Amino acid sequence: MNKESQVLKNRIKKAADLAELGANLYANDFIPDQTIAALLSMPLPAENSRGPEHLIAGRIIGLRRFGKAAFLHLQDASGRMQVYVKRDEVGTDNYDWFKKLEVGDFAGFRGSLFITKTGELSLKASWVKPITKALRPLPEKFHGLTDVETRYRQRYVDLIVNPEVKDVFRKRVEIIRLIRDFLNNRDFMEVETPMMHPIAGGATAKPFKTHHNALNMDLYLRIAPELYLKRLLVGGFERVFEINRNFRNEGLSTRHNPEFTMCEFYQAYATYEDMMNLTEEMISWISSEVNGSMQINYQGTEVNLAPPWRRMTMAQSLTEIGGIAAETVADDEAVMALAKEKGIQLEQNDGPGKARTELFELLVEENIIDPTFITAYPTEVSPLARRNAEDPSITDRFELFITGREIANAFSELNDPVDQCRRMESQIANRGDDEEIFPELDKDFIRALEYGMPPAAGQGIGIDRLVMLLTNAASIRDVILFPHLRPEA
RNA sequence: GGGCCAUUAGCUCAAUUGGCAGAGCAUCUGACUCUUAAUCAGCAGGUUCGCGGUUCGAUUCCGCGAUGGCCCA
Repeated sequence: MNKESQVLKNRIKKAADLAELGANLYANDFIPDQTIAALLSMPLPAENSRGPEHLIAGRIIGLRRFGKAAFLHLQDASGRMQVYVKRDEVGTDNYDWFKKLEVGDFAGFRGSLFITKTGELSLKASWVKPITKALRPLPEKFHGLTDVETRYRQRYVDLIVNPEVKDVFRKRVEIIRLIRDFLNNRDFMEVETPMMHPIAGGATAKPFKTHHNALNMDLYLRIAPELYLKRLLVGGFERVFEINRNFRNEGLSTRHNPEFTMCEFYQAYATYEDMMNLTEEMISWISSEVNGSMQINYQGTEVNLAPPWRRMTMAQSLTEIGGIAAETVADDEAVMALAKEKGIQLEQNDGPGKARTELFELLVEENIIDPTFITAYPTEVSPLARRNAEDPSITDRFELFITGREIANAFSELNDPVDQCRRMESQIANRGDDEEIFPELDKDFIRALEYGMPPAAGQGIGIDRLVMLLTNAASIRDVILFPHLRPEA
């Protein structure tokens, strides 16, 4: 065991002292009858009269002692308030207990409301009860905990001392609840599909592999729920959605965590155009609900989420935002040549559709600030999307970009089993050296389509990125309670 | 995967050209019955991320490694 710091030793000593005085260091028989927030909103007793007594419990987060009296701040889930503890009010024996309490400990207080000379609504304690001893000290009160690594690794400490962190995660929960409400109100049914897949499908990404011992078979953590949700369309559910984790075995960055939360929803007899309308309605409404406005500031940039949102084809965006001549964009050979000129590495089987998409990511994506639907994605990069009726080289698909980032991806679903099978086989053939991507053809999915899937549109929204946008978070780690980190050194 | 930056007391940070490793807060001892970064007096607290190297001497310079941050792919 490591040599304990002096601070820890002192706290352990205090705990022993407190136990010797007869206090239970880990009591669970104190039941508060008020939250701090509720108590703070109660009417004050009349001047010079003592109001009713209340019981509150929480963590001591600040303490100022004056010998035979002390002020402290107590924090519970609802907020924080000041408590005044005076020896003459609580009695000598109880005050001896109190003298052993310190910042970080949980304690319960009985007392009545009063206002201090400096005007702060506080509780005047008539009784103090130690509830849980904290053996480790809290970070320093003025600067708090700012070390980013410690904040992520010890999120529990971050949450104790940085109240704004709690607000971000409360807002995250609220955003997810609003998405549920929005979809439930439109007759979508929330379902749960497998997180462990025999074949990793529904997206182009490296999966995590795991193993089932009893069945002696490898399984993949899912990279997308898409193929299972479409099976449900085949089964006759016409509006389904799922909010849950996807796992991708790729790099980490301020915008990528190996596990991330995705909301996917599918609607029969709808097209990608219906999805655009639904999306702008949903996201602008959520912003109004959680931020009180459709005008938000993201990292110093004003963003207007009020519908209608700009819509343009990928080809248009390459010209209007990317500055590439329309004739070049339209010409397959010219666009391939331009991609090479820009240093884009195209694989042997990559065609002009891939080149346009890469050029889009290079020249256009980061320049889209206000919400914009980019439509008409090349069929080449859209293996699950329905071909456009007039131009089979593009699909009825869009991606939504806000502040230079992809927020959503949606399309009219391909429901022709023959075309679907051919396109999946083509993806497998063109996967290059990486056999982990598109490991094999999902024959059961093709079989499902052969039973007939109604025409439908589907969409995926990256919840973490949406929460980043709506909480003004610079890093995805600021909106994930326990972001993935390497093992502690 | 590549580049840059960071890592020093529980927390937040200093340390001159390579020359005794410091401060504030927290802790500890004492005083203090309306403070809120309480105040006052005093004490204590270090594997300077790790392993090597250069040097009379390394927190400082060099190499390798670890973790994190930012940027790029």
